[in-house]
Amino acid sequence: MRGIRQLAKHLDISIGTVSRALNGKPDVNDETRRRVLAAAEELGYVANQSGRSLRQGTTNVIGLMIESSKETLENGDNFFLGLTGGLQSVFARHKLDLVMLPCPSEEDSQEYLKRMVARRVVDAMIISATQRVDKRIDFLAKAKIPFVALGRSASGGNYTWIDLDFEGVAACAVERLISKGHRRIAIAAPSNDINLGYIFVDAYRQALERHGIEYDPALVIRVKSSEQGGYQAGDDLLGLEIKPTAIILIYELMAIGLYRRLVEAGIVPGRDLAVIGFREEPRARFLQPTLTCFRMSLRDLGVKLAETLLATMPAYAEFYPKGARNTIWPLELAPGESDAFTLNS
Amino acid sequence: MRGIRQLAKHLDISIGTVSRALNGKPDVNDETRRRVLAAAEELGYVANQSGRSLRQGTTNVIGLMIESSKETLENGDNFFLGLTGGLQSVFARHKLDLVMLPCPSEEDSQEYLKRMVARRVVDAMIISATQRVDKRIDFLAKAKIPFVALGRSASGGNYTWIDLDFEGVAACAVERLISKGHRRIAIAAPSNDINLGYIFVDAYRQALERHGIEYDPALVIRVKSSEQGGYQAGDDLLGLEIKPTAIILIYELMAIGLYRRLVEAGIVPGRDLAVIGFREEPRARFLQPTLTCFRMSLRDLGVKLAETLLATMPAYAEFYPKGARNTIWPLELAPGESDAFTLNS
DNA sequence: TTGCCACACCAAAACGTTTCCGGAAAGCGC
DNA sequence: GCGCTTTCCGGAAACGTTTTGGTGTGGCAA
Repeated sequence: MRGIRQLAKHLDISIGTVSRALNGKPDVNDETRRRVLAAAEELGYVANQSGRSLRQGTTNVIGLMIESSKETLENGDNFFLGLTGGLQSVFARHKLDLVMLPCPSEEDSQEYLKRMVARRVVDAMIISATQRVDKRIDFLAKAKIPFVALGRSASGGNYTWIDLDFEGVAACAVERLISKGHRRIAIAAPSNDINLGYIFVDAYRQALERHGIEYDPALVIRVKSSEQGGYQAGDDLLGLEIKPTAIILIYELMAIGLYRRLVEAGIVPGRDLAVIGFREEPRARFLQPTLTCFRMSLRDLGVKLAETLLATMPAYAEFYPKGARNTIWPLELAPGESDAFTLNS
Repeated sequence: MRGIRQLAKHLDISIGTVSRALNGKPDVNDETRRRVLAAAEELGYVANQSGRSLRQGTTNVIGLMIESSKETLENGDNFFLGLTGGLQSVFARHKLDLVMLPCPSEEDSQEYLKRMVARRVVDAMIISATQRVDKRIDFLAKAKIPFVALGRSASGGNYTWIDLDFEGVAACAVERLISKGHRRIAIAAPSNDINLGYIFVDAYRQALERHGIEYDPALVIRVKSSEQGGYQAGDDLLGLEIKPTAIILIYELMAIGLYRRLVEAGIVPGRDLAVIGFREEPRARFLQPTLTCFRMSLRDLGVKLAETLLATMPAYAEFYPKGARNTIWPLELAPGESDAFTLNS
């Protein structure tokens, strides 16, 4: 099938009418519409996206930008794939398609984004791994491209974002440990400039201070958010003069390396040191003792992301009443054995 | 910047000349070209992709189709992300962009593919997880869309594919085990219709028979390609009347579950049962004892995939001399402790 | 009858780009 | 000076679609 023109000729109808029939526009007789739809189905006609995009100035494609940093690659990450299910279930209702745009690790992420946007390959963007100061946000705002950020920047300013409830998680973890008698609680945070690290440590600090425990910077261990990072964290922890009795990990992946380092040192997690991880990671499920951690549904988060994004787009706003611009996404505590160690005795 | 027209007007040059200047076509004075490039840079002009695609009939986008099956999601998988690095490094040379197209698990993969292709959103496709009989291949061939399949179908027929060297891996694993005295070697293969399962088991069978060991179907354990599948495989293995002394796993992920089941049964991997895994998986790196397995560079595989694909596209064929249509990708043995168990004593 | 309106459709313009074709200007050999 | 080629550029068509404005038909009320 060569195009709408052929289809129109085949039906002996003008192309305008065919177009309106296919797109569910008014001003077309029911019988005519039926015929058009039937013929399109039969001949396997599907509208050429380029032509449509050119005319409408819209591509009907939403981009999910992915950082394929070395760290992400090493770790492997089902995070984005987990999101796609929820995203697509919402987008499908509006005949929108999702594409994942992996930013090459060699290319500057802002340059990449700029290229994708300037080429008009997507109508809107979802960005993630928000930096403390993230130039992508200014760029998208200035270019008037609808977007939602997964993760807030330091300013937290005037744009749409969804972020995980780091405050809640940190508070919950800290209080749980305190209730077991721990006073000297370490935290393993990421060493790069991603903002969630700062938020998490801040929340940890506040939770401590609420319970009258002095914040000790020495207990904040900055390492890579990876298995290796966890091992390194174990190393750093063992090097401390006064050893902590508990540790909170900002990425569960760290638990794998941490466990290994602990075992090497003859320390049994859960018995000699309480460990709490942050985000449930399939890869951490096998750990012995099982890791106490915080869970969430990636699919549900995807749905929320999609709905939030569409709410910012004029064409779809009617379906998604404008709620709050920013959402804090809750997580659920999943108790395990790794924080069984208690000092109350 | 509104379009090439504005740019042309600003330079007081015709749009045709501007277009030629930007695209590196001849028939443009060096000085003029310089001015155009400078102005484009200054005004931030980037060609609208829709207009270009419409005119050229080409999108300059390559799609990497991803199955986001429940299994993939549960497992988490950095496989595709690992591929993107290599793919993009090649595509970038030709100003091609890569998009990952995650097929919603609710949608039939062929329907999804058909939609993406009919819409002309990509010029070419990379498909993966090839089924034994894969309708996508016929469809793409008939639609004359350049594509390369990662994984061959049962027919192995008349299309371009790249596949891992299952024969080599299976033979190497079997021989390694035989040389340690094992005669009763089990294999854990996937239970779905993905073709690599069949290829792998066939190769395993042939390797056995080459060494005069009778093939016993009871030793082929079909389970899900996941951690749970590995646990199940352990279960099945323990239920066998005559226990095998070694097992080959088609996915390393299985090793996690298998180890757990073995430990539960008081069996120590590597001491009481030899275990060899197939594809190196970051998540399996922490296992104790370390897993003997086969490695490959995902990045290199991505490069090969990209080059193979471009070789099939007339517009790029000149850069990539037409080699063999099909490639068997080698893997490297990475010895670990899990197959230390030997019967030679 | 006349006027009005709703309905269903057609013709044409527009979206932004690339590419084909023709032609002006300049250079060159004779 | 003449014919030829080369160099460079402008004009216009074309890609496939949506959308706007216009048109003819028939029904209905005045």
